Amino acid sequence: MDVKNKLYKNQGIHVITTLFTVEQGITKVLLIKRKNEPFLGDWVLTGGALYNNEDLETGALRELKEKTGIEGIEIKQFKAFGRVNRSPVMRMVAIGFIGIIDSKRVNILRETENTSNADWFPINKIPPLGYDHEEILYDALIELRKQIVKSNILKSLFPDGVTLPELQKTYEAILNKKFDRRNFRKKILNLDLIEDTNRSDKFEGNKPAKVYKFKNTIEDKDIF
Amino acid sequence: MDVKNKLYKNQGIHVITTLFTVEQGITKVLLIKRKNEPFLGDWVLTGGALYNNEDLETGALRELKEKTGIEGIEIKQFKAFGRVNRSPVMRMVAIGFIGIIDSKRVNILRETENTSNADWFPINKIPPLGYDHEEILYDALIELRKQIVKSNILKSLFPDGVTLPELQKTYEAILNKKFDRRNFRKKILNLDLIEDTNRSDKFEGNKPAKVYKFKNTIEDKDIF
DNA sequence: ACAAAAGTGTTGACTTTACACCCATGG
DNA sequence: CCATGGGTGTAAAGTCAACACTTTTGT
Repeated sequence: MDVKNKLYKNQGIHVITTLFTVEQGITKVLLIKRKNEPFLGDWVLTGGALYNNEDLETGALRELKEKTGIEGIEIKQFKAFGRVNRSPVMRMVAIGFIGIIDSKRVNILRETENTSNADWFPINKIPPLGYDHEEILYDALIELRKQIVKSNILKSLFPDGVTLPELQKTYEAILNKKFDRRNFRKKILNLDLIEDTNRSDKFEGNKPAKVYKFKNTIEDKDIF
Repeated sequence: MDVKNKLYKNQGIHVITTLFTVEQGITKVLLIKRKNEPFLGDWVLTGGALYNNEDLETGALRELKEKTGIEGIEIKQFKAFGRVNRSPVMRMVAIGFIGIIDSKRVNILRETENTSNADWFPINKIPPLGYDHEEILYDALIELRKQIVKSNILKSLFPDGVTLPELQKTYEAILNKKFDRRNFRKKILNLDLIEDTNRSDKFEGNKPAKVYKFKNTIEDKDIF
């Protein structure tokens, strides 16, 4: 391999995280406003250049912390984005991650060295985004929808447990679909993603609801 | 973005394809033997450096053609591999693709500018591989298993159609599992991946079997 | 006692599994 | 006419969808 070969010189790697939350039945995404060129003044997903001394996930988490202050969360790699001209500066390939957290549990930095703003946007009110981030966001949402029925990705949204009515609202928000209460319970318990605790808690009515929590590990289902 | 910043200078992108075939009930993978450093003399998956003027998939297909002579096939991106030291030359992130073809329909080049050999290896008889290709191969096989029950990825293994007994043997080879003939038929037809043709063909016995073909597009199932 | 939401069970339709016999063709 | 594998049906178990009433608590 010839490091100076023009055919593949000056390449770089982006690590981009699409971070979701759900607030009162609305699915939202964290966006930041760029303070530098390229795409100065545009909203984008959090992310940036991968450093040489860090793994992909480490880099994505560092970028998230640097540009929003958020740390200590879990993310999952889902796809690479590599269109030739996706970055105007040089050839960049983006590795996409998704995550979901409770926005009330974090304090996001409104301004950092590289950002002039940061906020949660409902997924049906997304402003035009820089780079190819609209495409990344679209694919990230599809991936989130797949993950919530086969992984414990929602654990990070409900670290202290969740009641079934609350969880149903969350599924409805993410999948954009309503469920029958009785059938939802049967279905979700059958998926083996959550387990009972001894606690109860109030969600909306006066009657307390049982609290469940996401399991730490989910076993794979049989493929066929 | 400062193109000369040491933190993220000298990065590159690999595009790596794990190409499968199934021969007489045995799942195999195409490997090539390296003729250059690093990993001179080692077996690896096909792939190499992405060029600046090509998209990810284009690059993976070009590498495949250059190093094995195989062209005109379909591949699917599935995961990125980015451990810090996965390449000894410089920081490289690999974008992994999978594909599956009928090995009888292609003539693989035994030697090229960069390879001193190429061959199909049964997945339980894989030699030690260079780079992190053992990890990529492992993940690729898992992805293949997921894909065959929800996509038409096997279309490229059977471009002219396939009989159900033949298809059953293929599923059994890939999933490493036996099925009841009658139940296999019901299950596979329910998946809506294949459709009837008017033809029949002989597979193993004397009685001709109906020929099915994979649909060109598969519609997504409801998530929940 | 009333309001608000939590919790629960049944029926019919469909899907899945286990299992055994007849059919078409070549030799 | 026999050998080889291809093709099919059924019954029992389990899963899924639709649907309405009772329970707990706060006020």
